[in-house]
Amino acid sequence: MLKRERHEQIMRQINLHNRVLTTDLVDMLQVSEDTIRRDLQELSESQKLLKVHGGALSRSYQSAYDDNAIYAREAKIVIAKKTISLIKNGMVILTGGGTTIIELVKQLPVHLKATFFTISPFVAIELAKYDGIEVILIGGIFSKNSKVTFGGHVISQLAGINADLCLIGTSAIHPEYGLTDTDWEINELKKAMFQCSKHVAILCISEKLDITLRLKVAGLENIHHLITELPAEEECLREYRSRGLNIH
Amino acid sequence: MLKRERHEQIMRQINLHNRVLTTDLVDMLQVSEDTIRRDLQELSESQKLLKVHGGALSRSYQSAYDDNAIYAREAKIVIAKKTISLIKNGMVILTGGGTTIIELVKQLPVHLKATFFTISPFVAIELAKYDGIEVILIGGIFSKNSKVTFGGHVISQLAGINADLCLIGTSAIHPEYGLTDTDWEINELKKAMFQCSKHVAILCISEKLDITLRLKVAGLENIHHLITELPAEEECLREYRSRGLNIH
DNA sequence: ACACGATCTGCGTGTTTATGCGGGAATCTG
DNA sequence: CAGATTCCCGCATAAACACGCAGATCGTGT
Repeated sequence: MLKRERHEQIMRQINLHNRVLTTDLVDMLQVSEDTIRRDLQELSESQKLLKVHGGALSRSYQSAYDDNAIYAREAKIVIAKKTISLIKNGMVILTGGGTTIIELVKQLPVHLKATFFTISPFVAIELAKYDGIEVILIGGIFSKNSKVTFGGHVISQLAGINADLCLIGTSAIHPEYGLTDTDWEINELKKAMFQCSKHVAILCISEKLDITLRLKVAGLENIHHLITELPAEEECLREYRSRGLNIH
Repeated sequence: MLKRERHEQIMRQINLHNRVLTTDLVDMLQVSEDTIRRDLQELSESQKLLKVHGGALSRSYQSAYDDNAIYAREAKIVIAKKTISLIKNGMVILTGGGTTIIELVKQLPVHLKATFFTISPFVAIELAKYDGIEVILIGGIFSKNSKVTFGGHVISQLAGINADLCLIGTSAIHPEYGLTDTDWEINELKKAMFQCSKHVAILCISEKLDITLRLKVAGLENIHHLITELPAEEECLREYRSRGLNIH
């Protein structure tokens, strides 16, 4: 068994189960523990997976609880500040939910006059602190997981909206496969949000770049702006720029 | 189960319910109490959650309302407990907003199966912590004062709802003049809510009894239950009972 | 063909980490 | 204040890990 083959096998397991145990790999690939350990070491160094005591985890799947981590918050504030340059007085803006969007709302200029449509109660509550902003909460079934409203009712209401800009956080983006996620209902929702907006901006911390999940939301051709905490000229964003996105 | 996985599971629970019990985690993750305790210890040290006796709490959203700042909280808890006797499995319930209703939601039985329509994002967020409850948030313009959705869009959606019970807090109630309030838009909203519900229950702390404000919402004949923190036989409730309300 | 270096692999050894258990302290609840 | 629960501390153990070394393999240049 060649090293490259092992690496592929390991990554296949990671993509399939989001986790893998060192001992299982020893058994599966018929090599010594040390070899597996060295493999995981290398894959970890090249950011392909997350090495932990006892095995390894998918890098995309760790997202859930990084939200409160300080470094991620810092990154999100940077993203928020960049995003503000897209927002002008008088705009009609449609937003999703998530901590990145919340952080954006907290950074908005105090005297902004705009209309915000949102599917997230948390975002609505935060937006309501600004006098100049009209907040419209789109109603529907409230998702216990994503903490946003969803379902057919939301989608049919979206059809009646014509927004200048759609701001949305994301779980995974990839130059080739575009936006992907894990929840079918939420995906349909995002598609509908994209359709009723003139421009779409994706807010995305860098660790979610170059990752794919199971379900496709939209190709990059439907997205106009990509906003990360990295400098726009960063190498790992090159692929995205060459596909026509505005990188901030 | 890898340590890191456990940490993610724990954080998922925290993000979902804002709280978690050590014993539940022991049961859920199938490890010893000490291990859970050590996990919580670590997550607490890295500021991911707030460790407390018996479990842990979310660090970020310790409820949008500050528990201790709620006026007459004890009274509202009494009201909540009385109200629960009106709620049965399978019901469709429509609620307004306000701290009294929030307190009610917090006291609901864990295994209740019901459908709740609400115009308050805060109430929706609180309701979402119950697995057995389906939460539907009615969308519309978000009022910066009352923290509920309102406007024509809300009223037209209410017309399509047929609820078993409408639960609503109040600013003022009087034996003769009925329910009164100060905000015309919110009044229209409450009228619409009453119309689409078979029964209406008013949750009301005693100091708001026998008071009138400028605008009339509804006469007592439209109300079926009056719930206060006082014993039902209290003298000052006699007038209300004689007008046909169920006093709790 | 052969020597050489680079890479890969497995083994032995000692270290670190993770976990469960017991007993006593601290805290909660009625 | 008394009983129950929860917490904390030290210890024991097994698993996982890091490191150095040596043998195997392979490609390359002479």
